[in-house]
Amino acid sequence: MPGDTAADLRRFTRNFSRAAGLLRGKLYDVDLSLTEARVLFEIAQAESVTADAIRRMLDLDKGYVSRTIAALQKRGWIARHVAGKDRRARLLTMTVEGHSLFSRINQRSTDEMERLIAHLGPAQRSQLSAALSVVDHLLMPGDRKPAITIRDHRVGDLGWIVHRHGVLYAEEYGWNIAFEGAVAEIAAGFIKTCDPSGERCLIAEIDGMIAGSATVVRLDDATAKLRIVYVEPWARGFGLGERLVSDCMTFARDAGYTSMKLWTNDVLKPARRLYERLGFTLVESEPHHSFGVDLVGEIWERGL
Amino acid sequence: MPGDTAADLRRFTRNFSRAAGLLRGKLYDVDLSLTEARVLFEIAQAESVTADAIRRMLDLDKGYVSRTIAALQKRGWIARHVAGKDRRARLLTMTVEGHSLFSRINQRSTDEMERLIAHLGPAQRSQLSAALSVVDHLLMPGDRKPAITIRDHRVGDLGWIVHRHGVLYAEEYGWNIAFEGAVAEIAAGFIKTCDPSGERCLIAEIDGMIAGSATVVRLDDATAKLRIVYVEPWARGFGLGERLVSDCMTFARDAGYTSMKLWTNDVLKPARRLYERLGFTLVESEPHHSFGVDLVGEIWERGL
DNA sequence: TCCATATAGTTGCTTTTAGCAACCAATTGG
DNA sequence: CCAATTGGTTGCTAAAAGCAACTATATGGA
Repeated sequence: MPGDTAADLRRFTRNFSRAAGLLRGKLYDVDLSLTEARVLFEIAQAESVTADAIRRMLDLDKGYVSRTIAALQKRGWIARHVAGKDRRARLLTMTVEGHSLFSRINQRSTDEMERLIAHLGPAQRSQLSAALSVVDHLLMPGDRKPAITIRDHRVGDLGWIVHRHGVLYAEEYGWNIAFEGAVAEIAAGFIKTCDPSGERCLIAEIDGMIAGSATVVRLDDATAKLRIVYVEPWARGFGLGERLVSDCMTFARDAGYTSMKLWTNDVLKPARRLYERLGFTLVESEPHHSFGVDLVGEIWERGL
Repeated sequence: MPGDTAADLRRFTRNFSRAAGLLRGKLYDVDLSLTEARVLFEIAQAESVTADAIRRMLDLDKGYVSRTIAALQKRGWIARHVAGKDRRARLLTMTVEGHSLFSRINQRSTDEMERLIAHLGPAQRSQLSAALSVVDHLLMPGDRKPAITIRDHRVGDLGWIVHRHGVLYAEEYGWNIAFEGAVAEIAAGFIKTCDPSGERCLIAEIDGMIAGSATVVRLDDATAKLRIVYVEPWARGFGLGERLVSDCMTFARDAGYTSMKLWTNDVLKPARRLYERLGFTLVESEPHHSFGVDLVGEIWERGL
């Protein structure tokens, strides 16, 4: 019972804000209030933005924003130009001094973070980065468009795939640990006998987090076999599955195979739809009892 | 190249505080300033605390704290008693109304967090919890004593173990992916043929995160074999390895084995020290080339 | 076309938040 | 037993931030 995630998050928020010094009101080097710094940040980020946009983004009173902006301008960090179109609005841009100040603040802030993680070794740092990215994604989806990459597997990926298959299929379909064992066997076999000229494991990443995978292995000289295709629930809807499988098909075609087969089960509806869409056809179907449940295994195939 | 962790942390801090609404000055349900809420929180946590302690914890002006406390008392949420010993200091305690208010605030805050994660499924939630816990541990070590538990494996654990072995041994010793394959094979075998009366996989958790594991399998009727023992770098120094292995020894003894063997490599110094400490002796040693490096394999044994 | 309404921004005024400094009262260490 | 320290209170002030009234421009119908 790992407990309630909302409560975890609340506890984390409290600890984290204390640790990261979020509640400190001043940047103690530069004479800027927190709000001034936030406004400056928005201007720096947006490159060119109106006061009202800042008001909306930071949820502040417009009078206060107006004054803050006036102060920043007076100190020479930002400039106001009347926008060509709407002569009420002023576009805010940073001056050279503003940029220099901003990068100084950035540097100082990064230094402070560096101090916070000074005691961590490189392995722990990358663990931290990964964890931050996980939290980031789960908490703020769609904040920015996700960077999708497809790459070859590397150390750790196959184990991760085994782990995720075990967990996901248990959650979604109630399969027992035998399925995880089966995937582990496939992974072990793939690592041991992988022939890069005709076999390959592709990993899809979204912003550095593994979001899915697909593997091609040799069945015989003419036939490639597609195995352990999956997409994380949080990564569905980006067309990742399609991309992974079609990349596998391209690889298989280039490797000289003339057809591709795969084994799946009838309960995996989204997967079946995917294969249908990509031109696979059901060639064989047989009931079996595996992974603690009754299933109908299916073999699908298509020419390359 | 995942880039600079300090910068990641900074970016995260900014996004997170916006998402979690940390910069909002008010609890908008109750008429409490953020500082009042923090003071109330400290009093609720500590059960009985002095104003000066709060001042130190929250790093506030003592005059301000004094006024804040007076206001909280006036509103009937806290009470001040002169402590028996020092008649200057007043111990602050919550009243019944204070507790009720506090739990209402807590509830609301948890609700808000719940809203933040409303779109997440159970798998993602546990992923989030785990990631938060990682960040928590890495950033605020020793804040509170970690809750260590040892439990049997469940779905997903073996895959996780494969993953972590692959990554850790690559990082720490430069072993290649063949090692991950070997662990995957062990995991697959364990799942397939595990006999619970004489075989077992123990998982150590620290605050719900997997921190290490150890597995006992049957070598022959008299001999148990210890396999894939590991402890996460961030979890070292808690005596976890010792606890895992000695739990395995206890299990093996109870299962009727009379001795325990294990295979390791001479480069794994901390592991060797652990086995020595627990009464194992080196019985065999042989050079081999595996996992991309030259190694000396060792078999250790002890009676049970 | 023109006017009611909305929007971007400014300014005067006020409240809230928080710190400083002087102070009182109890405590403690020579 | 008294000087220095500590826990806490209070008066005063400064900064932070919101409210409301205002100007100037823009816009969407009748």
